[in-house]
Amino acid sequence: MQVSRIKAPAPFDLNYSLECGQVFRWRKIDEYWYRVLGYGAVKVRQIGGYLEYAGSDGIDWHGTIQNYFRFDDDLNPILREINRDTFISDAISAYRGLRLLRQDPWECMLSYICATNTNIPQIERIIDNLCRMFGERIIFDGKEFYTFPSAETLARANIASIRACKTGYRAEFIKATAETIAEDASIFNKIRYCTYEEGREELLKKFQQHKVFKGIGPKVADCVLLFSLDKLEALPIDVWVLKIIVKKYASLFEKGFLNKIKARGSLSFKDYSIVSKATRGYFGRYAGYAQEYIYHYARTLL
DNA sequence: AACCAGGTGAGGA
DNA sequence: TCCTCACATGGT
Repeated sequence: MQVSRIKAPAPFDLNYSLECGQVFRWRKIDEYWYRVLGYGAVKVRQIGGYLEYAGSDGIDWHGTIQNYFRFDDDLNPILREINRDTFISDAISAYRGLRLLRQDPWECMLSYICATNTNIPQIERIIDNLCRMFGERIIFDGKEFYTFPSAETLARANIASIRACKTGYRAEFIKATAETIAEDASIFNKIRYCTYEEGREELLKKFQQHKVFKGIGPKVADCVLLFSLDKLEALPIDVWVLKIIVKKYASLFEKGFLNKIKARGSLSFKDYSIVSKATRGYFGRYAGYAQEYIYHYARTLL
């Protein structure tokens, strides 16, 4: 197998980027990380400032990898811009080189629908089950992989077989969202060229008009916008990030508001918007990067 | 046995 | 319009 290498822009850390919880389907086997990407499977490993890779035939892996790992992001200026206090500074120091990835929007959307009210090991299990049940098998480097199921496939699937993948109550959301995207996937292209606010509106239209995407609330929408549609100011607020915001960034909020959201476990739609706006205002246009550093730091080193 | 985990939708106040 | 609570699943 032909192994190629690509110069990674500094700073870059492959392990941090793949282990920080933004993406669910990489498998580490020996020295390499493996995954289905686009129309084939690929393996990558970092050697110093280079990324070594080999993948299925007939695919422009060089371009695919540049794009997927966001090698177009000039990370040092971004980190300088979000480095507003000692807490985030510690997170950046701990995980410098962590890059956001440019994921496929459909896979990202469905993955984060599956990621509600559960934990990462179980998310990985659910998604793997869906891929095994509904994806196509690929053999690469003597190993077995499955493509992520298309929206069309899941739109045709019956609820019982989706439930068999341990999706629980999310099965209906998965099918409904698949039907919506199978009918018209142009929303992703549309949003990519929108502002963050416009994209968010688009994904959350159900809160104004009819239901468009079931299973997508403000948090999942932010994940899709940040991880797959280039909205780097999107700042997904999950239970971990909320804990940090309440503890370390309390000064951004009125005392009464803070006590109110502390008293309750999760955020209402409105409160989410308030917390999001204040925190994005604080970190600026690359707030999504701040979020990912904080999230990973809070979960691993705090 | 309760509570938690990358939250959201339905239904009632 | 806003708030409350159920929701599948598996681990602690």
